[in-house]
Amino acid sequence: MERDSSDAGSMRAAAKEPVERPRSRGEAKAYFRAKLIDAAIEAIGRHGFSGLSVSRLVEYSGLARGMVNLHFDRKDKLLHEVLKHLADAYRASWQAAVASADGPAARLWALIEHDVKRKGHDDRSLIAWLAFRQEAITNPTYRPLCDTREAAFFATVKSACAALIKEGGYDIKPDVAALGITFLLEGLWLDWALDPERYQPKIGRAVCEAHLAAIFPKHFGKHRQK
Amino acid sequence: MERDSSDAGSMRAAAKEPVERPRSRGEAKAYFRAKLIDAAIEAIGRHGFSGLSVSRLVEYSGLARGMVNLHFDRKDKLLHEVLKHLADAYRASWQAAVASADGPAARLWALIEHDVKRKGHDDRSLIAWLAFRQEAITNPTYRPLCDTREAAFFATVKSACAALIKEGGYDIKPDVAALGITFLLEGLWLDWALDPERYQPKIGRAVCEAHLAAIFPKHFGKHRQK
DNA sequence: TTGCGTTTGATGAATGATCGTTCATAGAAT
DNA sequence: ATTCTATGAACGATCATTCATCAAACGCAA
Repeated sequence: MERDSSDAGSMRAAAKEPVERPRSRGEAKAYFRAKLIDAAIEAIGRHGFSGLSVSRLVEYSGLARGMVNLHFDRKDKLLHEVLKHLADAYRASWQAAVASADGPAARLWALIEHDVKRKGHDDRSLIAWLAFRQEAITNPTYRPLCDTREAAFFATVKSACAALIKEGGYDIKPDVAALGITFLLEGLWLDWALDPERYQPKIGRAVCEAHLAAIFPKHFGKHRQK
Repeated sequence: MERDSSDAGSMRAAAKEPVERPRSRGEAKAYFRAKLIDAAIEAIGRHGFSGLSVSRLVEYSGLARGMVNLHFDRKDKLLHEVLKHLADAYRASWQAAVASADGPAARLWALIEHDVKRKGHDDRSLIAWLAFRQEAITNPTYRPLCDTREAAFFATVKSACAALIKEGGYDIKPDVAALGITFLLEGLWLDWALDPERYQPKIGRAVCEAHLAAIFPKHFGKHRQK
């Protein structure tokens, strides 16, 4: 029933202790909460959602057993905080990527390039994020936080598509175009997660490029203007 | 930590007992194995991978507690059999869909239509399949059986793409085209799983249609010949 | 066929491990 | 001196698995 794991785990906890524990009470609270959230991401990333136990949290965080309940009341609530943390981090990451791009075509490409390269994402976080999204299927309380068509993200893609369609006079509905791009990225993530060794950003990028060039030829075609 | 579930479960087990238990020994074995596999799919589909316990198997199958170990030795081995069952069923299903189509374009569309409509798949099986594929990320023993680029499926898509590219003289590599389609279907599945109420085959089909029309315009374009 | 000893399958109470959670205690910050 | 945080042993629940016990299917003789 159990996965491999090979290394002790406590090693890791000991290894990443560059920041000393704060002395004052207010700061310590945030410090410990962050530490537990990190440990949870690490544990889920390594052993999957079902592999996350309090014992594992203790192992990876190096903290005492009671800390989970002291700072989060229930393990369940910690998990929701973890998901919120992941969602926030992802949103901040892609929004930063989009912010530094001008025009709908550039914004759209920045979004895709961001996902293809997985900028601002460490591997564990990504796998944990996927695990939560899977869990959301049978546990609806996670759904709002990790929907495939997460409001802000999808709205950004859709508005960029709408602008391009208007500019280029393409015969496609913004909804359909945006969903296509979203689904494509979805598959990209999963393909990477299932076999990170095999996955190559170059190929992922080529797939997205081909898709965009096909539906928005004037903006992304091989011999596009500008 | 625990999900809802509302209904008793034992109800279900009692409900679907149209086939009487075989009396002869040889047949009984297959009968019980199938029953446990069904119960496992049901349990995973309802409560996720982490929600599958032997107790739950007993609840959904109506069989005795020892049956899992009697027929599959370990729960772990049962799970691998379940995955094999799901993989076989899916392969048989899409291959049947492809078999009744002539030419690469028709074959490709049959494949997509099959996934869009989710023919031959009950919902529980699909969710269970997704759960296994997620689990494969952290438990590599599941990987060969549920790879996104599962050999036979991907090869079929790729060869169809290659034929279309040759026919139409499209400027895209078969690999890239096939991956794009695969990723698209991936996203489709997840979108459905996360919110079956919201998902509409019509929209899923439209997204795929738009993609195909964009990359293979001569075969799938709005005003295509034939 | 019928009856009977043997073999095999099915059962579920019992087991030890691990789960998430509690709480009395110790210690540090205020 | 007081207040609050951190600790980890202990708890009951549940986990997967075992195995003694029972029952039914089987092979064979009559």
